[in-house]
Amino acid sequence: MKNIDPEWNNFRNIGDGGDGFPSDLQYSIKFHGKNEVIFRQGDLCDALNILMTGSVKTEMITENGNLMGIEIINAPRPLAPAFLFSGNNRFPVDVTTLEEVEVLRIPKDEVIRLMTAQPDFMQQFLTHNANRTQFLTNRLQLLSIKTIKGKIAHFLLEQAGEQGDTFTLNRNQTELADFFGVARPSLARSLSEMIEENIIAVNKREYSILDKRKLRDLLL
Amino acid sequence: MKNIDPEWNNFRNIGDGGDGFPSDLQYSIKFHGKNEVIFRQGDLCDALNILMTGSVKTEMITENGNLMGIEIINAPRPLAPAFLFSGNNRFPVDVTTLEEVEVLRIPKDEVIRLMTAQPDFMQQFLTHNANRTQFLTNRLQLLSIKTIKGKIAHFLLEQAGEQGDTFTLNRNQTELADFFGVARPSLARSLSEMIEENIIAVNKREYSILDKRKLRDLLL
DNA sequence: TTTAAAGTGTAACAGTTGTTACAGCTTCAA
DNA sequence: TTGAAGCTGTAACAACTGTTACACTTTAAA
Repeated sequence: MKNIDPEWNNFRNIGDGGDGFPSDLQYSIKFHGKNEVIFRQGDLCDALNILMTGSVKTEMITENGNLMGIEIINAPRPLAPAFLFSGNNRFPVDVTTLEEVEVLRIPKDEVIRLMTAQPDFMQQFLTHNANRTQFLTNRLQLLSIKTIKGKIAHFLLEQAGEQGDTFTLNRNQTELADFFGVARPSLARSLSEMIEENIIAVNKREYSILDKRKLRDLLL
Repeated sequence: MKNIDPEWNNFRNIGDGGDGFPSDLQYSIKFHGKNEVIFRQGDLCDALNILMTGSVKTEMITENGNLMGIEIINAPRPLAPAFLFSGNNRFPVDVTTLEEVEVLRIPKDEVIRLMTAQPDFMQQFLTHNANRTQFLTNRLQLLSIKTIKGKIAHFLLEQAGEQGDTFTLNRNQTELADFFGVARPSLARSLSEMIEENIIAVNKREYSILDKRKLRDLLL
């Protein structure tokens, strides 16, 4: 899930002139403090916002009031660029800063101009949105697994594919439960049972897959 | 959810020459019969496929083997265009024909050429993908609601927003259960209870909202 | 019209998850 | 070192959903 995006660092050169950007490109830069909500679910999205420095957290509020953790975004990356061109162009999630951040803002019309003038930028934009779609599809798949053990199995097998059979997560149990959209004690119970059956081993945030076959069986 | 996409009918003129398409554009057309699986989850996606006539059904097979109905697609519309540019460019879903169909296929390189040459096409492509993303976000939101009554409430309130408080669905109860990702008898039970409490009324596929306040309370 | 297939209403029961509560363990800062 | 706050393990119970089965109704084809 990391580094699937092309670099957006070239935007650091904006305004320097002679770097491929139209010299008359209109844009602005905004600064925000820590733990600030910079976009809310439903906010109008009429410009391309690129997170230049810092990190933010996007979270969707489900209609039953629960938080449903989606993603942590580190600079440099655009924020919800797909929605810039959608029919109902409003932010789908809340965006909260995790530290001090710097956001570059380019109006929609300028984005279109930039895209037609610069095919590389267009490709980058397309690829980024494609990867976002894939991310959402993946989340959808995870959520469509009904049992908690099934979610755990799906998630761990995915991690094992990228890394070895032993790996460290950057989430604690509470955050993992949120990620799965389940209650924390329920997740703990399922994990306990899987440890008891010698399918996995867990030490703090380090997870080991002991029996990949049994883990796959949990997906059935 | 209907008619959110721009028209793709202009592709009917392809090959006529003098209609804006490059005269040397490479493409091919394929025909398929009814109930044929034309793309499978995981298939490589190296061309833009546009459904020109007929209709197809996309369904995702969750890892526990259940079907999870996603969407019915009517011509003219592209099939999974976002994945053309994604890092792992593979189909996220199975695509099954509902009738005889005609599919226009344009290789990826040609799509890029077409897009830079024709800004209108680019905009159309961007908007389409943006709306797809919004669709997925909406599905994600629906799935993240835990209770069946909550899902029903969310869905009916959404319908009521677009239409009046009485409307007809194009799904039967079984398909609605698939759409929600729940068991059919469970859905029937929840509907029965909501009818019993005079929150809604149902006659075949016609649904009426009788008490919008109580319906909203189900989202809490 | 008849008949098979599809769709719907309902019930009993099993299985999984959520809720709540509490104790022990870590971590981090004063 | 010592709190205090956060994280984890666990248990009992409630709530909800899934499974299976069957009768009934509707639809569509012969």
